[in-house]
Amino acid sequence: MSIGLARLREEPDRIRQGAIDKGEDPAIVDAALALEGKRRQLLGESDTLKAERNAASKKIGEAIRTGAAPNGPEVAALRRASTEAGNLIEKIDAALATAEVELEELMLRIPNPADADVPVGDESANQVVRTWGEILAREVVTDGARWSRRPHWEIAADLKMFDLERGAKITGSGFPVYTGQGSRLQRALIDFMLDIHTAEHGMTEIWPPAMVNAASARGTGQIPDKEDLMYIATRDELYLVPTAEVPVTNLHRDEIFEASQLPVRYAAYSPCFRREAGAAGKDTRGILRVHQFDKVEMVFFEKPEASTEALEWLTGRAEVILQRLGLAYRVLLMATKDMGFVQAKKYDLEVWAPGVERWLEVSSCSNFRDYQARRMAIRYRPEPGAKPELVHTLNGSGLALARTVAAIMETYQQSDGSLVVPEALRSYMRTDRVVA
RNA sequence: GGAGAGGUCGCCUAGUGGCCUAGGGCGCCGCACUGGAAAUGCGGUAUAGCGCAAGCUAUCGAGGGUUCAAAUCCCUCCCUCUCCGCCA
Repeated sequence: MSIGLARLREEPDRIRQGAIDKGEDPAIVDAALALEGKRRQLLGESDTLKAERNAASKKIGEAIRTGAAPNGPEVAALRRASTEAGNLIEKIDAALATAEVELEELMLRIPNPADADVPVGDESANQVVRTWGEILAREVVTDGARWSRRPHWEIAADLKMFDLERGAKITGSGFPVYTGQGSRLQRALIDFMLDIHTAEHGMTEIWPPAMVNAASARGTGQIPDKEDLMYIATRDELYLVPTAEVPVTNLHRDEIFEASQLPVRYAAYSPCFRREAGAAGKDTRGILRVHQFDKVEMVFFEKPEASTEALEWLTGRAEVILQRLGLAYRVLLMATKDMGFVQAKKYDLEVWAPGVERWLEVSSCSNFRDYQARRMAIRYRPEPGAKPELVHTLNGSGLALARTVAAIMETYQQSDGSLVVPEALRSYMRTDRVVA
């Protein structure tokens, strides 16, 4: 259940249109509406019968207490009435349970309607909101000499910064081994990003488990929808996290915040594991698409009225990282059919990698509004003593490492084959240059 | 992994089949008393669903079972604590 039955009843048209805009079948909305009516009817019948049964049982207790024989005719009659109600309840509850399961399945297939300012359409409707930095050309002239920027895997091989072949040997393809200064660069980036998000952006640092249980995987919607994308330890029913979003958002599952606690803003490092099923053959060179990578993720819990602005701020905090690293990037506002099922609004950050001459997605910043919060029952009390309401959740990478590393290598490579360390990372790397 | 003890309302705790519609304490909120406060007194204080409402229903770690009736009895599982074993 993600959209909320009350909202389904109140504004079916908006939800129907939202489904159409995202390329989903709007007929599901009507089917859900019909089932919801049936559910309420059955629930009413069941509740009435339960009230009758409870009253009858109570009478039996009273009768025995006031001296009636427990096996006498008076008690037997009452018992019969209660049993009859009980049998009927059993039948109605079975029908109700079926209706609820079906309804829940339908509700899970209704997407979160996109915000009004999101462009309607597929990939081609995505909007470039802004671009930052100099988009470097592959061909360069330095001191009169022509040379071409190389892709990151060639640089890494020369400077011994990662080793894909040995990664494939010890684990499998798509599991890079970072070595020497490459390994240090990983540490440096994680440290650097967390330092900025905590010290400058005021977020609370989280170091979450890399595996979660089924309830958590269900909470953020990894199962059942995206089960193919995850590595699963079946023996223990644990799931390797595809992003820190999963454990960190689940931190507050089934919890109620006080209004004074919000916003709650986390920055979390975690390794990320993705099977990338069906993606074989795409982006196979280098570290652009791997099964294990590292990422610092930002996760926000906000009051509903603050979430629109929070998404802009969140996106800006991811941009700060790219700016400090001196990497050229652009911000895309994703169109309805390209943004995902659960997002209400989403920005993608793409960094320019001049060696492969491509924009690489390094961050995806989304506002889920109350969709995710409903699924996980994450609420807050607007006023002390008031009825709890759903919070709004947001998250965004800040940033994903592998592609950022590729962009750094390709942006900062020199004609002599060495790598200049971005200024922001020098204190972390304890050097300003990586040489062979 | 083995043995034991537990899991009840925000927290602590009572509760061993029907008077539990879950009692008490702490905390919190309101009111009274006060010049103001403390202390004291009175009242309130979970979540969800359904209903115009009065109210009804569900939830005592989770799920199943026994019963007219389950916090209470039975089964399975999860978690916490103590001790032992193993271990970075």
